[in-house]
Amino acid sequence: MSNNRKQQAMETKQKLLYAAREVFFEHGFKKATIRQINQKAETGHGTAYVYFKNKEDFLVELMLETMESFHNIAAIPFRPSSQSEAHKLIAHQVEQFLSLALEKKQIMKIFKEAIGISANVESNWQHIRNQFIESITKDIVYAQRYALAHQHLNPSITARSWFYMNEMFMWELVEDQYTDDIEEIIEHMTSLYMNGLYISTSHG
Amino acid sequence: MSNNRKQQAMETKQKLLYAAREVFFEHGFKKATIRQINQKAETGHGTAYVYFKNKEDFLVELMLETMESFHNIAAIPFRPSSQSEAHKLIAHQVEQFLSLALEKKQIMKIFKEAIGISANVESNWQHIRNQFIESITKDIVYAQRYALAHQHLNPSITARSWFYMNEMFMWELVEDQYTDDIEEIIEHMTSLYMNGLYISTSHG
DNA sequence: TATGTCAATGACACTATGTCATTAAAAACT
DNA sequence: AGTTTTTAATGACATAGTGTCATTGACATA
Repeated sequence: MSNNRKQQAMETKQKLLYAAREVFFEHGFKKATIRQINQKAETGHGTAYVYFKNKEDFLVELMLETMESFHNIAAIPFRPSSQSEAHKLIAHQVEQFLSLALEKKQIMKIFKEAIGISANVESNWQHIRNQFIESITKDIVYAQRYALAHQHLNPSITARSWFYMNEMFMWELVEDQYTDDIEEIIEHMTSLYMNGLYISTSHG
Repeated sequence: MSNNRKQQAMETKQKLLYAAREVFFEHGFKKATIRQINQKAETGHGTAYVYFKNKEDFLVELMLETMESFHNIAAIPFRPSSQSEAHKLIAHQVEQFLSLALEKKQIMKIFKEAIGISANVESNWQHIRNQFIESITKDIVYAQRYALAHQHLNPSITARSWFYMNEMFMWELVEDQYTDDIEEIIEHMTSLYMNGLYISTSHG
């Protein structure tokens, strides 16, 4: 049986992946080198190239699981029958989104760094982005159909506005840029999204 | 007089800067090399290093003027005395912001690419970001004082939400990602920011 | 025991960066 | 005018990383 052979190969690959993870966490994506990964995995220089095309390839593999989780959050159903229910559902989705990012903070930090460096990684994130935007667009159409939301707003543009603000706060949290309470951010964003900043007098 | 000497040096530096610009536009920031810049400028390999520390340094210099323009837009005064005036001022600032980015589209594209690659360039952009956020925060405090805006919203969080959505649309435009009309984006964002997506019933 | 397979390897070719001693031409000095 | 000083410009060199591929050797199979 060649089962042992394949088992061995799998183990080497895992050893490399684990080493890559460590090297990325230690030095960041940019400074990490294939040399360092091979060194930490105690494999020869050529070995990394047997299993991975390049540095990006390591990260893409390391991100798979997290990507899947984001995808699941994008797919959370949205069928509110009232404003307050809508508010709860929206706040809940934001909470899931930000919590996931915080939970996977380390790898998200690396991911963010890599988005700017690797076109491959960037397109992976763009994919997640699109899933959220499409899903939010549908939610808005739903809210408009049931007269919960203003009809005059373009769902796609509105969805993008909303997602972008979420995304940027998410990166803020990942990078520890501000020290606001997450709950406060969630409530503020949701409230702004639903009611706006200005006191309503009449609509045009 | 050493004026000729300095004149000569200045010319060489300008020649290099111009060459860098061309190389960046042609190959993008990441793929561009110092070699290519020297080649295009018809200077020896060491010459680039006389005037610039590294590749980043070229871009930072090329961005100075654009940074200044962003700074000016961040500083646009905001003293509305009514909701509709606020709307106009806000829409105008957005329009200036997006128009500037479009006008400097080529260099903004390079800049965006470099933000992900160079810590130096990233901190430059973070600086612009902070200027906008601080300025918007003040605007919100002003609107709240004059009872135009809801008191319960945290100005800093709200300012960040608003700026982030602007920033992301700006990058969309720079990267030609969507084909919406700019006017439509401006109107939608401003409207969303001021009135929210949901039809107001009562506020809590 | 012999043979084929394939995981693993490291030398090699290539490309890029950044440094520095050297060059040569202009500026300053006598 | 001749000598010295300054300095802009240079390219060889040291260093470091990437990716390839012919080779190796241990294991599986006949």
